[in-house]
Amino acid sequence: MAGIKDVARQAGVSVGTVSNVINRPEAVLPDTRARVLAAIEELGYVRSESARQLRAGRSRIMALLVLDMGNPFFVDIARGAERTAREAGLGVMVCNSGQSQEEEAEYLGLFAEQRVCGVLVTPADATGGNLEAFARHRIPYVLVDRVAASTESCAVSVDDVRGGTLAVGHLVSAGHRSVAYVSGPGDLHQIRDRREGALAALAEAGLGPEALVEIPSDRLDVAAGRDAGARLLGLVPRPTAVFCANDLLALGVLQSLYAAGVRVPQDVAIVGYDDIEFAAAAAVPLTSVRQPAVVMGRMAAELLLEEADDANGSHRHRSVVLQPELVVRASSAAPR
Amino acid sequence: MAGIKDVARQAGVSVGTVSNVINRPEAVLPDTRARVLAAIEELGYVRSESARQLRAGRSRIMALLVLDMGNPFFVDIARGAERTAREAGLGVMVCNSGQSQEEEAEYLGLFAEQRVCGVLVTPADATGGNLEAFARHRIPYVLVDRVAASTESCAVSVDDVRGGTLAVGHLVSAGHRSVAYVSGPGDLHQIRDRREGALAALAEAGLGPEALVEIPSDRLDVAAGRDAGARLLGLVPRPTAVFCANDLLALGVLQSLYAAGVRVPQDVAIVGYDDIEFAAAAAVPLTSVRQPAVVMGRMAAELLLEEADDANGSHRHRSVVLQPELVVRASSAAPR
DNA sequence: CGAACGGATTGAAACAATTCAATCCGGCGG
DNA sequence: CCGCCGGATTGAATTGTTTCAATCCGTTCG
Repeated sequence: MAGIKDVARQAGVSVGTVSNVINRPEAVLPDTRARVLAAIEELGYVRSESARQLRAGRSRIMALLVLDMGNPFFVDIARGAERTAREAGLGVMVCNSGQSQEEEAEYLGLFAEQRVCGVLVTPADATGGNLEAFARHRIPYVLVDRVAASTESCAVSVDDVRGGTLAVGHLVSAGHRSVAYVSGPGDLHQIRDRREGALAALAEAGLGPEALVEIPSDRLDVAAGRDAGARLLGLVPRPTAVFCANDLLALGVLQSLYAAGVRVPQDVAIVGYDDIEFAAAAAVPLTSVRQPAVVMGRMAAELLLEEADDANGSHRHRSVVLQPELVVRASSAAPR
Repeated sequence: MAGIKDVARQAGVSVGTVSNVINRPEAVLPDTRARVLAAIEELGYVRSESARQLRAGRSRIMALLVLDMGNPFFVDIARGAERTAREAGLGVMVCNSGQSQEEEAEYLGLFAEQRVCGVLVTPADATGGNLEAFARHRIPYVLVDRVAASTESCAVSVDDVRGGTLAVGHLVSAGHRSVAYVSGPGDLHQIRDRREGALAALAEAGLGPEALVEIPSDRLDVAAGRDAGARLLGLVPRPTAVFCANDLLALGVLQSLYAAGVRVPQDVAIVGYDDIEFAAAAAVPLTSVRQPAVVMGRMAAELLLEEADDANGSHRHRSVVLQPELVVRASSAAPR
């Protein structure tokens, strides 16, 4: 494959001039430039990103490590991040940790080797042990959908306590007195905050924590939701409402209930979380807590760029907290 | 940041030995190895992927360029490809062309600069002009969800003509005599093949092409489906069934009809394509043509690896065609 | 007329790894 | 005792780019 030297020889100039034609064309005389461009075209020259990376010390790629791209919520985050990254001339490498700390650690190692210019990450656990280790590499990172545990990094999150309160407050005010909470892995901050918000809403209505029946789940997809739905059906007495930690779970629960002939919302009301596009198209359109996912991706990428481009050390870590919004649809209503 | 030389100095060995410790540990005496590993740990050394890439001539990243990650169908393809790639110790860089040829060209250029070891691509157009240009770089690529136009590359596809026939054959045999086809960009092969299959199914039932009413759409997402649904409502006479080029469109159409009080399937039957996870969870569970997306991703990655690892030129390009499968649910039924 | 200037171009250093021919060294056979 | 063998280690070459001090050359100013 032709290199810059071949181009230089072909055009009868030095390698420095070829480099200038590519990177600062205005600094080269028009006819020299034309000669070089002709040589580039003729030889089919493509500059090697690895060589320039080597020189620059870092790549022009931003990493995005999310829990699961099967969840449209994360796809939206990716969209937002990608847009910002491209505006800055950067590529985005999207990876799934699948909520596994081992995968997460492996990917973070990969990112360090790649000398990515930064990482946007939704940590797979609350403690963030992997990130603590990662911080040694001096590669900037921004927490996404998670509040910063320390002042070591920027973070963009949505107020999950408020989201939980919105969801369960809505159910309580519709008359429900016993609410199931289909949660996810307990080490996920989001899950805990939403529970806390739910409990706060119950407390406000004079209900104790026993009014929230937790149905744990180790994953956060539709299949896990179906499982949870089956378990919900076995509960006696059965709660009249379900708050799901995300929409995928909610859709799974909905399918389960539907299959068992339990009517939604007449028999059981459901509220999801994220307001993914498919929530509105569900069997019974899903009431959900909308998160500004695209904005979150954008902001996270912007914070990362600010930190990465910060030459004079003036960057101060910031935590941005966005507000969720309740979207009421058919799946939630008063109990019988 | 510490380099291999720093490690060598710290451990009192040469750089060659450090390299051996990392890449061929068995070729180094245990105590030397231990000393080097200690130095690596102490200095927090992380090897530079760009430097090794530069030497190796190509990166250990496989690119995947799809139309839209917002479509769960492509997410499944990505899952399959990712699994295979990781088994081979490769990373995957997932990108969206958004059906735009400009974006596609831009990304292909990026991949060439990155010297990726190969590209899995769902071309944004039928002619594949971008790929023709890309072939100059001698970077292997595999067409995904598309038959090979030439013998220049491998390809993995699903028999879309058969898929169209399955879908419309099902509708016709249920008694429908006029079917709308909510299509997508006309330069997409998949769209054309599905139409062809649809026409074949109609012909088999003695119906001419006028029985297929095309409702074109320039995108393939839920919003476009809602638009198409609105246009469908305006047709007189209104077809009694709709075949949608993918499930996102079908969900959009479903929402539109639902909002207008048109009952599915009593007034209008709907058949989608892809059988994404959300199709089963829709307002009216969607009849759809299932594509083996994960398998397609896996096979495409395998073909790519075979071509990329082929040192002695023994690789022969292959086209794999997988079979779709009709999944009947509530959204399709006999007309009134 | 010489010096200073400025724009275009050059060429070598630096980046961080891998690789391989050369070297070193201890043990063994002749 | 010498030479050879083989495994461990070394150190220099190589990869393709960017950058920057140095050079070159034509112009203008004093």
